[in-house]
Amino acid sequence: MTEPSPVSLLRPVRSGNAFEETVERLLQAIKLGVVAHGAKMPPERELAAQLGISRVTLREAIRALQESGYLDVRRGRYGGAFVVYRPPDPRHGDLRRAVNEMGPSELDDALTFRMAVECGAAQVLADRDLTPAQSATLRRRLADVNDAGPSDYRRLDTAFHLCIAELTGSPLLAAACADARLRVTDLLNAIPILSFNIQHSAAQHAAIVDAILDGDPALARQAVAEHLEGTAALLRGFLA
Amino acid sequence: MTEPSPVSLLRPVRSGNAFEETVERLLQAIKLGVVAHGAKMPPERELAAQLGISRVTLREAIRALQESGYLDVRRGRYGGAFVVYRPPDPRHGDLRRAVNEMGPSELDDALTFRMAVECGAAQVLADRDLTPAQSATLRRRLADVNDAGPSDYRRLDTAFHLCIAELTGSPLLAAACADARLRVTDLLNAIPILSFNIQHSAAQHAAIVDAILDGDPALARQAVAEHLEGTAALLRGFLA
DNA sequence: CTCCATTGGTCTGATTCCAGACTTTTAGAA
DNA sequence: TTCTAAAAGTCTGGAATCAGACCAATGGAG
Repeated sequence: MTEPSPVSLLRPVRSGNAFEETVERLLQAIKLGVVAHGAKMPPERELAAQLGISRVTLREAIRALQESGYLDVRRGRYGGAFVVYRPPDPRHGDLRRAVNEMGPSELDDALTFRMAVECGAAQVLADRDLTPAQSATLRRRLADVNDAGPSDYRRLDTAFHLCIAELTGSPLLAAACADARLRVTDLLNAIPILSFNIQHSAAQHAAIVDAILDGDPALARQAVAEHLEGTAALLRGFLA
Repeated sequence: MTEPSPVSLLRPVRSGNAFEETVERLLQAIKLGVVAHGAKMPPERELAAQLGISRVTLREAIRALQESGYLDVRRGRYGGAFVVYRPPDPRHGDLRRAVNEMGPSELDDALTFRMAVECGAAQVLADRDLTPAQSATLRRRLADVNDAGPSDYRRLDTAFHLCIAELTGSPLLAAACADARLRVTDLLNAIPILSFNIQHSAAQHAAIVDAILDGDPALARQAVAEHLEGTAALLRGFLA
């Protein structure tokens, strides 16, 4: 018998500091467009409860984001924390810089993880009988991306991808896919949105939806794999 | 444009209490056999560092496990925390009880998550060119399970499954698979180990390994799906 | 037998994080 | 104009957690 591998199940229990974690989370929610530009974040008390932290800690995080110009906080009734941030148009060199800010191993980790969980989610969903409402939601998200203007494209693309995981009804899986997406957000945001790429993606998105609605797990998995492989190859190409 | 879904990206930042989380982790490491019966856990200082918590908190967790009879702690040089726990042989009714202790939605979540990440991992791995060493490791783990006695079966089965994720080289993916496995450990431990099931599993394990080594992602994905579907169906059948 | 490296056991002060009560501001409703 | 509800802002005391220094036991090496 061989050593059964010292499985790194003894990985960190807590990711780190609650404050920093919270800032990161909120920032990602903003960058991913979970809360759109101009929209209001949930009230502090509610948000603190959702994030499982105290209001004090949440407020520190919000203040940090306010001071960095991501949020505009207004008090009084109908007040709240409003998203002010707009993703800047990527400029030449941004992508290379973004890719290299992340180490090669970290990039590889993120891309591999994303490939696995998103393919897994698509496969699982294709294996289910979707209710008409679920099918409609999926088609709706697809249409949303296709109708999106440049400023909304990333946000709706994200919503489409996460929608697949969420429709499986598994919070764990949805969280994993959200996490996977998080880890590449900054990179995706640094890729210029070219109409050629959008059309290519649109075709792939359609293929994914078709495979899922047809109940073909193998095809769904393959469609997602091909879709993600494009991005992955592009990013890996920028590694110094 | 539809609401882009209030993606629950605003899920809890911290899983809860550091102490409880740590107890849970160590317990799973013991139940999963990451640290075998009679073996020593890493020294407190080292373990605390790995888990990213303070020694104080770790010690509280260790004491809890000691008082529950899972660990035997000895001081002095060559001392340490030794695993004393042995999984009890499952008795009739244990499985039904275990399944119903977990809510139906939680069970479904865990099974769906596991299906997605393990299929994803196998697919990713099959898409890679494995080094001879990696192929050997995979074959080794397969052989280990096949040679296992009843008392070691679960542990080596776990090692085999996790090995696939770990060979992808993605810590995130490995962690996700470990997490997925954790959530069904208690259930698996309540299933009697029957020679019929073992033989069935052995054939499926072999199919998985073959598909991976052949570099056939579609087949690998399908083989894992079939393997897990068996367990999933069995467990779902016990839902009250 | 003595020494000593390694490991668990204990203590202390600082920091983070929390729960909850209370205050202030604000925009709309009455 | 006044009142009110909903929101952010403030304060306090306590619990959880940490970092690090120090103590105590133990078993092998010399």
